[in-house]
Amino acid sequence: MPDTVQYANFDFPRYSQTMATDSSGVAAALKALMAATADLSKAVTKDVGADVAEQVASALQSATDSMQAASRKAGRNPKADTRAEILEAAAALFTEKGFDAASLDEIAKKAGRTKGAIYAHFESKDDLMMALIREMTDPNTCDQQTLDVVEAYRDGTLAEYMDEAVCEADPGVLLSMEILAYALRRPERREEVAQVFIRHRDALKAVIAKEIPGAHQEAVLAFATIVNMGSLYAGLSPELADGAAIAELLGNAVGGKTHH
Amino acid sequence: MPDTVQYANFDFPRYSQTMATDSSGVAAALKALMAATADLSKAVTKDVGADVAEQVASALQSATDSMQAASRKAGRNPKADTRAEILEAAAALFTEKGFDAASLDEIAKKAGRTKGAIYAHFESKDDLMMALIREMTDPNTCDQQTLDVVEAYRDGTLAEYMDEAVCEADPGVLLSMEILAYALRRPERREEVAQVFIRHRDALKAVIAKEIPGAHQEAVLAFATIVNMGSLYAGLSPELADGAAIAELLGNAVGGKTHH
DNA sequence: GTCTATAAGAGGATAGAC
DNA sequence: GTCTATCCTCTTATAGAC
Repeated sequence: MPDTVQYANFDFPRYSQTMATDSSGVAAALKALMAATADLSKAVTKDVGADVAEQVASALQSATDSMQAASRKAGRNPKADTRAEILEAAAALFTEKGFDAASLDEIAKKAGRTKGAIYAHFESKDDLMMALIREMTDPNTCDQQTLDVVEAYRDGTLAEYMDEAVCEADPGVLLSMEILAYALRRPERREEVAQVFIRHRDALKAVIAKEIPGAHQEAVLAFATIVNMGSLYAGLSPELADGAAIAELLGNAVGGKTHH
Repeated sequence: MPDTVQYANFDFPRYSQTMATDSSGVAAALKALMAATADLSKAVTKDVGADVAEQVASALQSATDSMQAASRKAGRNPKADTRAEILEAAAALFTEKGFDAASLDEIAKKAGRTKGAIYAHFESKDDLMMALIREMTDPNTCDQQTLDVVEAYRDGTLAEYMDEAVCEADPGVLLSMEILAYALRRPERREEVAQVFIRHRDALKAVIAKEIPGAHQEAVLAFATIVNMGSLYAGLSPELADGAAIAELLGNAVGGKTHH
């Protein structure tokens, strides 16, 4: 398959493939159109007069603008990729260095962007943090982790699981602590952050009810407190908390039937 | 009692009372001597020739210097008061805003000093933090808190105690979390900080063994994790953890005889 | 939407007077 | 030992080109 296509007198790069396989739909098509515009401009400038080039460029720009408007109307978010990558980088750096010590330059760099891109998507550093907290719902991050813990408990392999998971301090737990501290120090944020924590708590509660029949009334709280704090202590020193100790403690606190 | 004393032709402010009642001994005397020197200098300048004043000042300066040397030789720390006040202010601000967000200017101001005073006692901000961690042993702060918790548990009043203690997020717990995060993010500090935590853990363990006969093997870990994390959750929202929930959970985890 | 450049200010640390 | 003044770097945020 040729990677260009003839149109009028110009060779057009073929973007249709990119468009077809790209998952973000309109946004990706928009991006492709803008790239095509740039390439076309170059070709025009080389082969014809500047006045013609200007007309063509202007027409394509209009097309781009209306596409953008249509995209927004359709409720799509053409910045989804960049936004997601920034959030991911922010999560990593807030975990690694803490909210205050992580700079926006570092975050942008890790996301393969610059600070300007961050401010195109978020109003401020605090807004970035709050967006991160709100979208913590992603089952690929925190939630999957806690599911694993519940399963390990049910299967009687929690001790091994913890020893393996927290040889280095569990990143998810550290981020969760960072968020907790962030909210506790900003009374005006507490309510909103609390709702996110409550939502997570209730999801975990449902899993426990399903996976651990006969679990104690406060089993959720036991998981949240013992596993989280235990991970941090274990990260500081195995002498302070090891997998066996955490598993034994959790066993007393949670009760219910396990499979070992 | 007059507040000045005649010596030669000058009126000397009477510092002996200050010296006698001041608890830091040599250091206070030294301070008083320096103040006296300053006052004497003024008087001298006013009443006699500048050359005489210079001689007197020089002599007193020598006296001050040798006193200072003697003080150091005796193993005294003349900066004890300032140092303690700086540490106290640092603890408060590290709790309130976090290590990174708390500035040395703020800390100095809260301690009634300036940044220069901090650098006279600590090499860097990190050195200040480490000193704070090492000297966390003070029974008036963290330790007293955990003792109270154990007693409340033993007396069956933990639920009420927690509800009262964590209406605002427990400052001691937040500081402890800040220190934990600080150490986890600085691998080279982990070992030393871990030793401090272990020391505290063992002290608490002894108290539990004494106060709660028949407590479970991992009772210490239960107190450390459930009460600490529970306090933070409770500080975020009572819906997330309240005194009754924490007390009930701790009861299952710890076991042993209580008095209610 | 993203980049570069820059403004504006804060923070840790040091120097020197007293 | 403490203070004042200063240095230098880093940081958040904005402006303007593309």
